[in-house]
Amino acid sequence: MSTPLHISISEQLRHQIEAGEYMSGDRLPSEHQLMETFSVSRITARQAMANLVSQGLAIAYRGKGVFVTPQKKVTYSLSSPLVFLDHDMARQGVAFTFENLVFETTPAPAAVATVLGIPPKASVYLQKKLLRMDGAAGAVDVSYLVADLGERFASLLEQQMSFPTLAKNGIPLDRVDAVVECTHADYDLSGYLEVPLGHALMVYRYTAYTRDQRPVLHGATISRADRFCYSLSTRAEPG
Amino acid sequence: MSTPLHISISEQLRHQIEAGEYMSGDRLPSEHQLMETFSVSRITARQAMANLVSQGLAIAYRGKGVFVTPQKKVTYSLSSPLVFLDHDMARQGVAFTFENLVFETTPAPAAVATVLGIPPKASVYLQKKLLRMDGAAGAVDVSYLVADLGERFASLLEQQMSFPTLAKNGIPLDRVDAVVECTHADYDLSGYLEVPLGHALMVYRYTAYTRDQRPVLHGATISRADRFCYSLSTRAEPG
DNA sequence: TCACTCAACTTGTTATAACAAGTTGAGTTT
DNA sequence: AAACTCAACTTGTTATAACAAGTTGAGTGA
Repeated sequence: MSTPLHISISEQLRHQIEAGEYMSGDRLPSEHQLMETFSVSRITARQAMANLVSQGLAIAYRGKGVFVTPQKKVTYSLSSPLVFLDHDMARQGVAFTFENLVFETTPAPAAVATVLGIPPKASVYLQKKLLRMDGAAGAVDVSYLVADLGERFASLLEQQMSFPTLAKNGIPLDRVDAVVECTHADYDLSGYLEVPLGHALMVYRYTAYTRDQRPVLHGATISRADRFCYSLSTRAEPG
Repeated sequence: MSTPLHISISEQLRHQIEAGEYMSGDRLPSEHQLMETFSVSRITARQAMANLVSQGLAIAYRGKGVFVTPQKKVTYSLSSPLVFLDHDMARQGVAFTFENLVFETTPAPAAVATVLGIPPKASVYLQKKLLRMDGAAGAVDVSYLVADLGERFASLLEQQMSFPTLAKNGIPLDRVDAVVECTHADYDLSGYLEVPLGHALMVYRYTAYTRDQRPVLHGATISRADRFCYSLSTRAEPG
């Protein structure tokens, strides 16, 4: 065998997980049990478990054990017409709440100023939110809002999501340009989102325009890849 | 300090990478150098490097060293009207090729049969492709095509991408329903896509419909998150 | 000059060892 | 019955050690 021992072990466990021998939330064998079962050292047993964790199949809790990751995903629809995140969650029976981490004015970073079409270092509202789905941390949202709208809706924005707040208060959004990408959790994000270092995260970067094509809101929603996905429908041009 | 040594070290290196002290493609200090610089054991130095790898910031090559990951992303537009992947790549100056791994008829798995609206285990064409961007592995595509179209265009499909092949040969696609999600590379995929185990991958699951609303093609494109992202534009409903 | 060998590097795998720190439940004490 | 203690588990951190395997360049030999 040229394949390393820790890979053999983690692959065997992976197959057992995928075959349903270990169900979602079940506890996997402890390091000690693996050491005896496969006659390997603790280093090898640990590495096998680390392989499962890095594949997102399991999560380890100190003092408790390693458990199969529950894979319940919530879908956010990006299709037109524009659907709001909290509405979409409610439609799927998920209790959606958010916690305000930061809400303050700040000089716009260069990239943000460019996108929003304002002078560099002009004042903008910076908001950071922790989004919870059924109480569990699901995503972090960081957004920049142009100063006039931020001031006008400050009190509302601390309690409601940005898109609906604007839409319901006379600032209907016409278009949202977005990029969906994927990244790994760094040390800070792994703390906020309660995931292991390196866990896959989805990033939804958006710029919202009002009907006069003015960019007013620019930000990113960074969500746990094991709890979030995006759906959309693309049509060919008529003809 | 309650933060572990390996985290301190990897965080310091991360900041140096983000500050530009190590540029894209640069070699990071070797394990031996880290051991001396920080007066730690090899285990700790290795774990620090593993942290960087799991965050997608670096990639290790046996015998050579650990190098800062190049972050060049290609954007695939999901906006309507429907744009084809190979066209989109060409527009961004990326040489797009693909390698046929599998092209065969097979009984449709239950989930595929349901989506395609055919009887369970009815024969379908299964195609697996390795997509290359500028020669480097970028994505794996696994798709199921209804039998009649698969038979009709077999020779073409081995050389061209599915969407354009159908569109250019009298089978225009009307709509593509899709879900974008994110996952971790398992052992097999990490081999195909030349990424470390657990590396973030984007998954684009699609179902394509012809103008008579018949589902004909169902599959998934699994791409390297460090080389791929999706863009789209969402409009509010008119009114 | 060219080709080969090989030492000196690199990361990968695996073992043994010790202690730290979080969890849990049995058992004791109040 | 309630609260406390603590042993026995769990994973996390860190050190030392040895060998395997891939890369590279200096130096040797033809």
